[in-house]
Amino acid sequence: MITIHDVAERAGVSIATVSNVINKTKKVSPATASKVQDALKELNYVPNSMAKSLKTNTYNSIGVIAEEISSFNTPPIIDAICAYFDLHGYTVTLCNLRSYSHSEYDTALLRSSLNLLEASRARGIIYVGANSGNVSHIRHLIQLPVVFAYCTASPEDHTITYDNFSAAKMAAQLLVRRGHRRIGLITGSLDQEFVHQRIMGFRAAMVDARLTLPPSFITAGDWSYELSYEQACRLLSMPDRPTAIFAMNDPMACAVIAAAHQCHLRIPEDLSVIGFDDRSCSAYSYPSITTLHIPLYDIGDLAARSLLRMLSGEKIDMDQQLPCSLVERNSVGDAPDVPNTAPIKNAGELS
Amino acid sequence: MITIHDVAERAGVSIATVSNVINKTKKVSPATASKVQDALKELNYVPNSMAKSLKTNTYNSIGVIAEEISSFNTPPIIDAICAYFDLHGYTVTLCNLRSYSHSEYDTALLRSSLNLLEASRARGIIYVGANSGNVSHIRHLIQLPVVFAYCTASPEDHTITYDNFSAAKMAAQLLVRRGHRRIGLITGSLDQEFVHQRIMGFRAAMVDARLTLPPSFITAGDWSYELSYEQACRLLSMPDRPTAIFAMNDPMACAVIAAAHQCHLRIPEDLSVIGFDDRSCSAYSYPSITTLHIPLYDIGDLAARSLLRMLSGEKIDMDQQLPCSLVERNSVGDAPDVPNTAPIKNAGELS
DNA sequence: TTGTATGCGTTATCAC
DNA sequence: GTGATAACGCATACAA
Repeated sequence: MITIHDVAERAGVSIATVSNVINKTKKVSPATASKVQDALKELNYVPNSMAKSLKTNTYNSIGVIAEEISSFNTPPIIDAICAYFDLHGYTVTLCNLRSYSHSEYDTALLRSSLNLLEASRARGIIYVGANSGNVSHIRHLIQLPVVFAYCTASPEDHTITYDNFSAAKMAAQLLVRRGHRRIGLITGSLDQEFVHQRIMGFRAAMVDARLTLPPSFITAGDWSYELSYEQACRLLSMPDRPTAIFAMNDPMACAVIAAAHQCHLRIPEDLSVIGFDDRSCSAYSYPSITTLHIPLYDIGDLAARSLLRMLSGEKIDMDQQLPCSLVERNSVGDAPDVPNTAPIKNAGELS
Repeated sequence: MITIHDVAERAGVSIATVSNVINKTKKVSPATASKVQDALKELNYVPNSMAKSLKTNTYNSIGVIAEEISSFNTPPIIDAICAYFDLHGYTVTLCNLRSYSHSEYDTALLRSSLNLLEASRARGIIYVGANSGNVSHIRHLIQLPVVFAYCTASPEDHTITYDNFSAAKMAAQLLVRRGHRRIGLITGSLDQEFVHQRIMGFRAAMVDARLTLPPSFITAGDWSYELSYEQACRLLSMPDRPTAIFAMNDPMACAVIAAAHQCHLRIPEDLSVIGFDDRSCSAYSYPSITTLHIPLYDIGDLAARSLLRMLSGEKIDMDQQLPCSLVERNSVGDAPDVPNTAPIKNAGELS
């Protein structure tokens, strides 16, 4: 590799002069400056940023720890992070925890990632969750300044999430506005707190509309297509079946659509369905699914922005929540007049 | 930040001794060793890997340049790359070109990413394409050892791709096996070479089966859902319509399904459809879509493996192609007996 | 077994 | 305006 000494020799000057023309840190006569510039080009010199960091004690990399890069939420967040740090001259080092590959949270992998990041003198870390869950159990392992994106931690941590309550409320309100009075709910795993926030948002809209939510209409899912399919079949075969179903993610909403097909229910004429996440499957489904868009890119952008402000000593809000937005497509329609007389066959048979 | 001097002082030894116990490079008496270990713990010392790299002239980071991290193919590839390099003690620096955000290829962003990588003495680069296309136009910008994943470059470059010809052939063969004789094809953009490879694979299967592919049955798409929908409507309203359609990606296959619904054609009873990519929308569609799985994780893994072997001087194959695999789901059935009498209505109306 | 001293590629301080 | 030279944190050859 070619060093500053090489170009100094080539240009017939000292390394100090070379350094000065590169960094414009002192006045250099035009004549010598151009000699140096020539040598720079000819030798194709690229400064060793590690030596520079070592000398100046200014490190400019940040670490991104992703719980699962293949989760739908992660790429847009990382995208935004990269865009922001590119602009600000930081290098991003990526670590993937691959939490979907392990039955339980792999602390060892996190530890080694953290070690790597500390050894390379990362200024700070953005921890990108994969399921909006709480990660306070691993919080103590992280020494570096950190902001948590798409997950929650302790109250004294910087977290960037989205407003689950309002989003779920919007979903229910849309359904109510379309005349639905019997609305089913297929939730995600109840052991995650944000699921309860969504339930509360949903309930709030129902209360506002003076509607009741029969206990049998709220079914606990586990985010999976398969379980959602079963539950939708159960919901749809009830004597007073719901005329609309809110599923807490898009794959589960797709399962509702499949179940509706099995029950010979048309969407949205006989049954309305609304999803969550705005994943691509919601756009490509037939009919396309009305859903809630999570501002993933904005979450990443705000996380990056917040980390940099933290590092420069600014005070920032600990818990920042971004609003979701309703993406209206074709799976929600007006409530049918006599919904419970719709034909129900084969409910329970998987396609 | 705490340095080796701090721990040496704390332990009452020299920095050489500290270095020796850390790296086990020389024998150290148990007594002093434990003193050092204690100091290490107490001070929470973590070595500065930059200083180490500088001294030993051994750099251990590799760069990943992604054309578009939000493209469906990229996360699994990066996942594999991270997994492999984690294991081998390399740090991965991520750069995202965000090519979907720019009307044309942003050379400036690539240049600056390359500069950053060279400055930080990355050993090599994995370039992750976003659309299997050819990237030889930017090849000359890259000085570092590089392997191209999910894209093609020049013959003298290391590329890891997948076998388009065989994959398309498998798709057609499945359809043929199910008795289809009139098979429609909705292609991707014809300006990409691999699309032609797929067409050739498709044709090869047709020829093997002594079937002809009427020119009107092959329609040039642009990968988009919208155009595919229109083309599927056109295909399905032909007097002797195809009984099966092969769309070159899953979103386009979803569009075919939507068009079939509009034409009151049942899938797979009246029409079979097969997609490509095995994206999540194919699994969540109703009916779920038979498609071709691209071994993305394996592509990333092989790319990482190949780069490391390159760096250690081994000779590796320049162009490595991995096979795709058929994922059979519910959108392909036996050819209908009298397909061209199926009712066709509203063809052309977008849902 | 342990310590001293040198240099990796920079920047920065200080003479000249 | 320019050039020696020290120092950043570390590994290591060599001296003790």
